[in-house]
Amino acid sequence: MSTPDRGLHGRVLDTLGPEITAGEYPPGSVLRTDELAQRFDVSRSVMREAVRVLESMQLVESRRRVGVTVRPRSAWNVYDPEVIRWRLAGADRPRQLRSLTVLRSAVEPVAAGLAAKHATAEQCAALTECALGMVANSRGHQLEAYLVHDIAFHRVILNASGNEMFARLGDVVAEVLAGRTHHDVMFEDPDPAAVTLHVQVAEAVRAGDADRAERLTREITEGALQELDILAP
Amino acid sequence: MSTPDRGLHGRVLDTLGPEITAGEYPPGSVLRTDELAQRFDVSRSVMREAVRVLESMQLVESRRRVGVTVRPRSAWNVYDPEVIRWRLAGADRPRQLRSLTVLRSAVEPVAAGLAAKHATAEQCAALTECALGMVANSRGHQLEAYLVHDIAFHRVILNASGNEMFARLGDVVAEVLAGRTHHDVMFEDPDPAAVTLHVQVAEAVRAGDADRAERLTREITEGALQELDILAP
DNA sequence: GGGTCTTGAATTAGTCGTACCTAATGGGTT
DNA sequence: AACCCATTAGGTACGACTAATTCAAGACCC
Repeated sequence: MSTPDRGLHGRVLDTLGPEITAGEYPPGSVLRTDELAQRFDVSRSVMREAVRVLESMQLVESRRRVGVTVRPRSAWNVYDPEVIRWRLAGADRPRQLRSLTVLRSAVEPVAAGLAAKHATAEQCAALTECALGMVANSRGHQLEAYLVHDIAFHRVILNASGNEMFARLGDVVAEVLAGRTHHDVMFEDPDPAAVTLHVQVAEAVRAGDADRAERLTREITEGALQELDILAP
Repeated sequence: MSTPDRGLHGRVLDTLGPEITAGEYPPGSVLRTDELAQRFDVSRSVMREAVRVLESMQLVESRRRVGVTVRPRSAWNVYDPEVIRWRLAGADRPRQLRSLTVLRSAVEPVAAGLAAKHATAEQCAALTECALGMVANSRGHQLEAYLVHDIAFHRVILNASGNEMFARLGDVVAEVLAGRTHHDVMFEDPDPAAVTLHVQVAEAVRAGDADRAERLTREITEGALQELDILAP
């Protein structure tokens, strides 16, 4: 999807990464480079490159005479998009989804407030367009079209905040929203109240009303949190 | 500091990483693996491992027949602790410090609210202890001792929130706080109002008053933001 | 003549295999 | 208990080959 071909070492990571993040190797487990190279039928050089990447993600630690040991969750670079994708694809999905939704509830309201102050005319226009798209697809089980606009909406907000750390969470929010539509329950049309809130946020940002934009966005993310509690109390 | 010896490839990263994040190579610049290997006097294998790590941080992109091209800032994994350290150490420091402080202002209040609900007795005790330590060192230019307790305080809050994404920001907050004391202006004793707020947050968490803990922490982070505006408007 | 398409040579990263070095470990000796 | 040494697995280096992609020269069509 995001990185189609990173060479052989990427192919290795595509299976080894998810295995580790899924907890198949408990913390402290030791993997031998040679064995892994054999298992994936690649040279040691390629395997070493893969290990280096896992190491930079703090998933493993490589030590002489002992091997490649799996590190505890608490050490993982949980903000690495690759790690997030792996965890979302595996058994850790519910836990990960909850963590990310809580993160959203902290970040997005503040981002919306900043967006109200910093958004350009183009960004305001894009925001309104997204909100209208959401309205247009809010009825009649057009979930996919709705999702596209929903993702775009939140992405614009995060970008318009003018903060690079917020902007970088665009992909994360996209994953969470997509996950909610695709994997979790969302058979019905989206909550009309949520749709309205998005429209109002677009208005507030356009009007430069930071407080209002923040408050309204907080209502949106609160809704997302409550949704989680309903699914898994 | 954090990773003393990662081998030769780590040595290479220690100088190449900061160079890239400092913007010494503008986006689109091409680096050749062979030239880099020569420059750092390492084998191609080692240089390749280093490039793989930079690639996983989205700092560069490696393509055949073209070389290793530097990616635009917008692509960087700005949450990677390594990248954050590099940027804080270089010319990008002010920009990075501002981004991180804004991030703090979004995350910490919510984390404090959650901490009020989830903190264990040990965590409450640690929190109170930290707050007392801050009070004890708030006068008489004992900035270092104050800093230690300040960092510990915020770390406990983030951990006690029970959210792994928040917990992982402990190091970031520590860097920001340390930076404020060491590099930026902070000749005088800390603001008494801030000290009081920390004590009150500890109380609120202990009492399980989430709203109050969140509001008070928001005051703390607002203060940090205003501090930035005073330094660089 | 201007423009497009084809082809092939040059270039650079990708992969592999081997040989050797280094350090941490664990056991055996004094 | 202190020390030493063989073992082991990662660390580094090098050389050969592969494969993809760019770029330019030449053929071709309008």
